[in-house]
Amino acid sequence: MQIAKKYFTEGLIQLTILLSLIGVRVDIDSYLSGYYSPLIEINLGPSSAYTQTPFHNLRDTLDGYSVHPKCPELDYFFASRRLLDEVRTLGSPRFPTQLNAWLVHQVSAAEEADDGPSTSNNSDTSPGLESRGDEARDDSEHLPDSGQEVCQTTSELGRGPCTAGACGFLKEEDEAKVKEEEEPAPLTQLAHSSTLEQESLLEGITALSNPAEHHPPAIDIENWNNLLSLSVTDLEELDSLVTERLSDLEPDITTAISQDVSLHDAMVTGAGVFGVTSEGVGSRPVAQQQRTLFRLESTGSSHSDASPGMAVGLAALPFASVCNLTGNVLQHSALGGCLDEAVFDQINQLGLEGLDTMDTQLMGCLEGIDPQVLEDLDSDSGLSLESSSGGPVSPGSSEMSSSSSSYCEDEGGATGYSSEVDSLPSKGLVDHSTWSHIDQSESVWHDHSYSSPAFLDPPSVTLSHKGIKEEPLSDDEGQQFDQRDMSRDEMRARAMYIPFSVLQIVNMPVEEFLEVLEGHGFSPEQVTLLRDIRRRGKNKLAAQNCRKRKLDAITGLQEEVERLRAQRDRLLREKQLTAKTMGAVGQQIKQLTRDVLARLRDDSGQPLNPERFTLQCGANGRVVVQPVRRPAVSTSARNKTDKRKKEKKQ
DNA sequence: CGATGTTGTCATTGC
DNA sequence: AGGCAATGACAACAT
Repeated sequence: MQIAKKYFTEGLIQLTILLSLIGVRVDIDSYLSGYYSPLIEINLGPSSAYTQTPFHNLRDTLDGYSVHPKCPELDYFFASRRLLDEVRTLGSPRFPTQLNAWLVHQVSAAEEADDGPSTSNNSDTSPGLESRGDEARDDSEHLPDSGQEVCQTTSELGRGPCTAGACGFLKEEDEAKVKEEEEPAPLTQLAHSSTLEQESLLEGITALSNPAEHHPPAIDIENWNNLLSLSVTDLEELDSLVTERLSDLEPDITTAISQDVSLHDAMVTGAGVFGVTSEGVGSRPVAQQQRTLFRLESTGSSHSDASPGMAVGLAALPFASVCNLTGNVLQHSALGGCLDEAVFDQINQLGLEGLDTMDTQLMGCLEGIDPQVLEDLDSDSGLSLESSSGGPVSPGSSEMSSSSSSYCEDEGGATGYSSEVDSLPSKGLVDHSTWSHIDQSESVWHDHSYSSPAFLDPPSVTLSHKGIKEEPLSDDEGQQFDQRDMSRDEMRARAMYIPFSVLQIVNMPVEEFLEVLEGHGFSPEQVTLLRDIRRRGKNKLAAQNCRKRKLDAITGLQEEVERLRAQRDRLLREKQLTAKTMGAVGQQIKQLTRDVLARLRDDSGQPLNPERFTLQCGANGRVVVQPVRRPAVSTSARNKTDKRKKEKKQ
């Protein structure tokens, strides 16, 4: 299944390239960055699962070694960067900045929040690209100042169908600033990535005729602005900066850009309307409610101050754009069934944070995907039961809303139960009554599992490995697969009426866990089960980390073997070359000696016999003729040795 | 149907 | 002393 995932990611990248060729901008980069953002947290998290990961990441990134086959996400990441870099190096004029693309994202997201998944509207009759382009044109026409002028401008800027110049720059600037503020101490690779983005930003500003490099969709920027509380003033400064840059350019271009700026501003103001992000206005009450609920139970001392919204938004928002794309395109392509785990992680985030508005959108994105394929996608998930594959239907992920944002299962080991989980005041620990109320009466968190009636009934335990896998399905399907897809511990917990998910049990700090054990009036059997679940969950992660480390070690050793083998071959070649050189030099010396001796005469006037004389070069540089020492000594020695051998035989 | 790979789990050890 | 990570070993299941 990792192959399928890889195909999907590669395919997504290729799709991005194709879309870029026709002028549609897809921000797979930010998507991947959002997906791999846990890399940043790896260094920060106290969990050993995190501390395990950096070494092979650094090795892979710094030494240029091949990516570990068991770490496909790294492969994806670097492959994506490589491919995107290749695309970007092809030349900017062919990839004009796409106002329409991100505008579609924005509009579709907002509309879908109200009207349901619009991405599937056109998918029946046209591929995603065409439908996307149509939407883009339609959207641009709806806007007051965009439209024909913009298209006319873009025809001059590049071959893209309908482009505008500056909006991408603005967004890129925003993203760069956001990344700077957001990632104070990223890993090397990500830092490099961020640097690349900033460099490209500068390039984009200074070269307007080259406007179409990598531009994250505005949806990311807008939401990141929300997430990071980036002031509108900053955006205005950016706008003014771009406007200055544009002042030297052609009037029509400037016009188009000014229109983009206005659109951008409009989007800035409309971000609150969009409001599905964690820091957004719309979701704020939800987050506060979650926090309140959390504090009802937890002392919260161990929870960090990390903003849940940030983590959620970073993961969710890139997905929104990607989902919009994949939702349309993948329905008609072989890639359609190969959604990455990260997609479902982000689905989970969306379902948590902006469920009211994003639910239908996400479902629309997933409608065209074969559930079987989705199942396959998760089938190789080591933590499929609670984490990565949990997706919107995962009880654990739903309740531990923050886990998915930071969770990257293949990322350097089993990081599913991340420290982020503990640090985020999601629904990590809720009160007994509150929990059941929320999960059963409200489907706010897309908790298909716990919201299903099956939860109250002790499930008929069918302990199969298949049952530990969870698929992102619709509500109905999710309920159908609910019991079957639960892990054994999950089912045990349900059977014992344990009001906590496995994720919660595993990830809660030990202090809180002890408080839970003591403060909920659990029976001894329940306490034992809770401890077992916690132990098994942690051990499961430990085993996954252990195996990953083992594989990394094997890979490292194999690479070392290859390196040493290459070194040995190189040294052997050098040795052979040296021997050849020495032989040639010896022959030259012999010939030179013969020539010299042939010109010399002995006392009787006869030429010196090269067999009997030789030339010796002294330390002082003088060359003297010496008689050749007969191998009498050697022969005598040989005789001696022969005698010794004979004596030994005797 | 056996080989191989994957994953979860248990037991143990050491920190 | 208890928690937990690490890891070998085993079993169940998937491929």
